[in-house]
Amino acid sequence: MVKPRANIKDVASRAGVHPSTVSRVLNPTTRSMVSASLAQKIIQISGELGYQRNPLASGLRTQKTYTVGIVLPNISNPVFPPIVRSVEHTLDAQGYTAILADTGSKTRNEKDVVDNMKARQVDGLLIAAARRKDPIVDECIDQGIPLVLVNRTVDKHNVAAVINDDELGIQLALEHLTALGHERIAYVGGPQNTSTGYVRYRTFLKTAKKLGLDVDRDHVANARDYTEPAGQVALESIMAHGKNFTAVLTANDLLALGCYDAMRARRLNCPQDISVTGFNDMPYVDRFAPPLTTLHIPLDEIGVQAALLLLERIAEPEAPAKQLRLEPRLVVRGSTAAPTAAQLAS
Amino acid sequence: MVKPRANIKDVASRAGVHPSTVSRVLNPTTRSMVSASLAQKIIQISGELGYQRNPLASGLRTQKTYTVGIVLPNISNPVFPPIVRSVEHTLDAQGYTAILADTGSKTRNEKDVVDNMKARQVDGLLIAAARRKDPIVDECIDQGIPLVLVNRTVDKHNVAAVINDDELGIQLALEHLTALGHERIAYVGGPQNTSTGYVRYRTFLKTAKKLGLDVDRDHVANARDYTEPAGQVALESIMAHGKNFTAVLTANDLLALGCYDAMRARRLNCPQDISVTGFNDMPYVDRFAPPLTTLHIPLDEIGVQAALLLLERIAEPEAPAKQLRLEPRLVVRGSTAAPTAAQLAS
DNA sequence: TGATAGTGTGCAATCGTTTGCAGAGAATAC
DNA sequence: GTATTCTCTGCAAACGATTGCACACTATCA
Repeated sequence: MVKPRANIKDVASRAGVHPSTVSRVLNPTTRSMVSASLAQKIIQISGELGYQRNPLASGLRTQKTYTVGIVLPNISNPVFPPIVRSVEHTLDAQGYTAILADTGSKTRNEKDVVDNMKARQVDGLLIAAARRKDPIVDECIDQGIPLVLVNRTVDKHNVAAVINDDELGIQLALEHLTALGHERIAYVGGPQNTSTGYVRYRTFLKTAKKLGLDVDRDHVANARDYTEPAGQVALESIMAHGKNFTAVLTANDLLALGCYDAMRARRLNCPQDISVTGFNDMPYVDRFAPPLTTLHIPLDEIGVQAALLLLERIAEPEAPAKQLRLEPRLVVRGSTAAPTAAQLAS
Repeated sequence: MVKPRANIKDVASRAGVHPSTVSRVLNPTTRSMVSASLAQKIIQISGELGYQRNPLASGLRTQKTYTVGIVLPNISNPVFPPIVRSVEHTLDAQGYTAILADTGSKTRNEKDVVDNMKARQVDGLLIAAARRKDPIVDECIDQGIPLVLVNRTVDKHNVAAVINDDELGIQLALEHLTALGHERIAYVGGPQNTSTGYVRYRTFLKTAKKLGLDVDRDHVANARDYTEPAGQVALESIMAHGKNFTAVLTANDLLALGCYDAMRARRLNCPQDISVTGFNDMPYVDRFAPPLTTLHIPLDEIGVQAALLLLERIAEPEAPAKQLRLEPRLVVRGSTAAPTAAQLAS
């Protein structure tokens, strides 16, 4: 049951050289220091012995672990798996390995999670769980740890991020609904301590004004978090004030699903009684009953770009922080329709 | 931009002791070697300095990294996120950190992924991507690396695993269909090089025989992999032989979705024209059109048990390998119904 | 009081790499 | 033929922790 991994000394003694020479050969940067023929021989032997560099030892010495941390609020939110996947693949192609942490549990402190990752000397951090004011993000920046935010950003704008054009998205959705003929439109938003929740909410109000809709404050509710139950509660609270609206625009697909639930509980049909829009176009929403009209965002692309941006920052930590803003695209499906005469008359 | 983490020497010199003493104090096993008062003082100082053990250095010396690798075939398969989540939480509670790898890409070799994890000295491995004959699994066992398989197992049974009672599941589904009155039932299975694909297929044939159904070989197809397109192709190939069956039992929810697609392409309705059952009860299948009748498996529980089992094996690598088999539960939804008179007559 | 056992701490080697420095030898210049 | 530069390789000290061993000291006992 022994597993004697070959180490650099084994390779060295077998090649009749000093370990340092082997190290130099195996390190692209320093390979040119060693004569070609010797290098050749060492590579050969290293291959025969199946030598693999020990990342612990190497990381200890160089302070570089080729490891990055991914911090998610909840990996069960279907938006994240495709992002994680493309992040992981992109990182892997560059020799980096991903450490994963899901902070979405009460028993667990996001700070501890990040501290653990720092202790493990990650070369960089990818955070999808940022809040608008986030001490953890601040701390990372202070400590100079390469950092990229995904999906959500913070109020300060000195931090690298890959996000969506939330304003555009909400505008598209609202214009879609008004184009269908809706005039009384409710809004179910997300937590206001997240950038997405905040921006989408502000944009809804602003755009509604611009379009000349008068928004009843009773028709607006922001959910505690981006979950179905929270969405359901939000729409129910709106309905408690009477339901003289013909459509509800939501800030997130899960909230939209919660709205489906709230409507079903009242035996209302979508879209006949109320049209619903979502945001994210997360996997499988096209198969729901009814298929959800929503804003498509390029999840794979987000992952790839975020990973690349992070690698860039790892290479040049002092470079100014870039923000990438990707454009969402409206996908019209079965959950939205023109209001019926009866609805308009009500 | 310096980040001078306190190390053990800093704590030692501040406390006026030797680093080894600090090490002993901070290590539960050896704490009793140090006098209580001194230990107290060291803990105090270590707290003030915000000292955190450097896992690289510690791992290098002790050969223990408190890290485990999770290998998935495709994290975008909705079955996995809940499992990953509960695994990660369970591990974290014991001080372990998860490294994630998704092998579902052509450009990437599963062996390389596992080799990388071994090189990183993971204390154990959780593999959800095993095939029935899997040299990688064999290798891990040979090398004595603690290993737990999830969801799928291998043919040899000397390996720890948390899986479902696939036989029971298929029996339940088939009995459900026959109880509804179906007699001509098609089967869309999974890849035969996975334990789930193989067992479910064999069980379907066996149970059908026992129930006195005569299974037309043209009504059986095994998909290349557990994906919607593969499921669609499989059902289409069955339909090409004529569609004189009233229900299709599938080995997996994604395959069932593929069947939905194949049916939609032919303008067939589920369940009016054909009933469909799935397997896994992955998140959101209850919201599909129609909601899928399927076998519920306790995803969270699987994750927790797998993590605990792995920790157990890490603690006692030589103990005999346990297999845990969890019972699936049939969840009847809208995709199955009694065949119509017309169907029976056809 | 001196031998003996027991307790608590320090010393130094070690885990596997990397890298600044030194020096041996070859190549070039004069 | 000597001085100088270059090229290549080895040496040894890190990186930050852990741990077997030695030893100083106190407590116990005869």
